[in-house]
Amino acid sequence: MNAKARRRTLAEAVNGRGSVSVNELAAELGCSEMTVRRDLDLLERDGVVRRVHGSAVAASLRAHEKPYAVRAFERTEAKERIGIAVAALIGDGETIALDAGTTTAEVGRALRGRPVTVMPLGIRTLVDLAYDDHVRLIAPGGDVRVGELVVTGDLAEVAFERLRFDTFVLGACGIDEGSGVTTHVPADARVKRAAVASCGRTIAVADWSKFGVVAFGHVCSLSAVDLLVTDAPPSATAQLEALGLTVVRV
Amino acid sequence: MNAKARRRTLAEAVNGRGSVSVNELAAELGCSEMTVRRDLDLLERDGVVRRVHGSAVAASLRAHEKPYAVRAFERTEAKERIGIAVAALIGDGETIALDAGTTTAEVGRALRGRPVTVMPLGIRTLVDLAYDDHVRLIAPGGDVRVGELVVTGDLAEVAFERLRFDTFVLGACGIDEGSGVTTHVPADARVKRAAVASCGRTIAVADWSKFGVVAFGHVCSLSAVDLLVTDAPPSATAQLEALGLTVVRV
DNA sequence: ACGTTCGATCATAATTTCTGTTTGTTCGCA
DNA sequence: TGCGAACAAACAGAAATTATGATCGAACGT
Repeated sequence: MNAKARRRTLAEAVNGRGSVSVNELAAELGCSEMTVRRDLDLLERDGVVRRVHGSAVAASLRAHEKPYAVRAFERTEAKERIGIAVAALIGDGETIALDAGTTTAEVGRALRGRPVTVMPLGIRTLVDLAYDDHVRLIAPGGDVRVGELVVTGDLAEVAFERLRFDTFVLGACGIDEGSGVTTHVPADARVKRAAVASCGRTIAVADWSKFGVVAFGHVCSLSAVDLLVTDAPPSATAQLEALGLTVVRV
Repeated sequence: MNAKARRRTLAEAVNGRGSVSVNELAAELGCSEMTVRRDLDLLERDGVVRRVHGSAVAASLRAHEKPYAVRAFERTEAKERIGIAVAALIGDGETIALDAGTTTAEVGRALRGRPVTVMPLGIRTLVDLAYDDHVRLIAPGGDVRVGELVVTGDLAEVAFERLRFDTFVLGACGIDEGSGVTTHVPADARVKRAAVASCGRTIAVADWSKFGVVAFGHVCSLSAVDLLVTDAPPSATAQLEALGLTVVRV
């Protein structure tokens, strides 16, 4: 399990400092340069860093959205708690549309073994739940965006025309008092908007790091959200609650 | 790699003889009973065998459709050849609907790296192609049938209303002169029929073992198929060719 | 109630994955 | 074009993972 920890340290060093040389990394981690190179190759394949001759640079220097593999390592504990809390809010027999993303993936995990109907917008969660005997799974149609493995487009919206889910679990790239819920990719925003409009209630999930962030694509205003589940402290959620939003803190 | 071989032998012994006791299997395979039990547990989880106290019985004694894990080990070499042949029939830039099944899964594998648009009806192939940079992937909507991981239902048919694929690669449980193309699950037959009707051309794939088989659900007559790719010998395909079906032998 | 089968646990064995060294090649810079 | 650093491939030893068989108390079926 040391290899994983090392790669994580490595990713943090590179993305934290922007650019670090291979021999520098090897010295810091106390391993050979060959190992660093191999690790960097792996991380590059996952889009976490970028290689240049002699060193590695952060992949997300100016990127709007960090790659999934990067986000999957961030704030994992908070996301897990949020996932469990959302699952607790969902009753047996409910039908649920589950947004794509690292936080909603935790919701999917927490729903395993529950007698519910789930349509995940992310392929990863679809596969996660595929072998579960209790969950009734519905696949969403649509274009699969590589990397994220999220479905978008016309076909994805059709599902929300045809099916009326009880609950939509909405993931967000940004939650802001003024701009409401936003996401990096406008095409995703379209699908999310269709979901919010079609589903009975919308539960938004967002860890604290999303607060005050305004991303490119606007999804909906906060008034369209019925419930926000987050790990943010009272001081951060007070403003939102003042706007009438119900907040569940984990 | 010995463990896999042993499990395969074990599966063949059980499914071949219908029922074998644990100690008998342990003696035959030259390993401990504990190992046999563990193997049987794994095979049972995959639906290959069924456990009873003291022995294992074939899971598919009277089952209409063998589980995916069983079929995946059968006639693999023929399926692979068929997959490559079908991929060769498909031009760059084409849009393809890809049926679920073990044979069509090979077609998907053979399409990796090709600049084509693919919508696989099976989740396994969807995931197989998910990390391919060249293939443009479209996910089909619909209910996910556990075990097979194939999508069915209304939503799956919607995709064929909205999108016009150049080619449908049709997998079959049975190919028969009189009954045409048949499949075990009627719900699947509905989707396949919608696909045949919507796509520009239909390429059917079927290894020799499917010949003369008539399954429960009727998909279409042979006249609806433009091309049949198979490993069957000329003697087996002569009748079909006499009916006007174009056959590609691999 | 009896003998058999089972599943959990553990120590050992087999296998896979990981890692550092070596070697020769490629790359970037002057 | 030539130099030094960075690189990739190959290999061998190390580390981690997985598979295996033995043992024992519990569960099972007759």
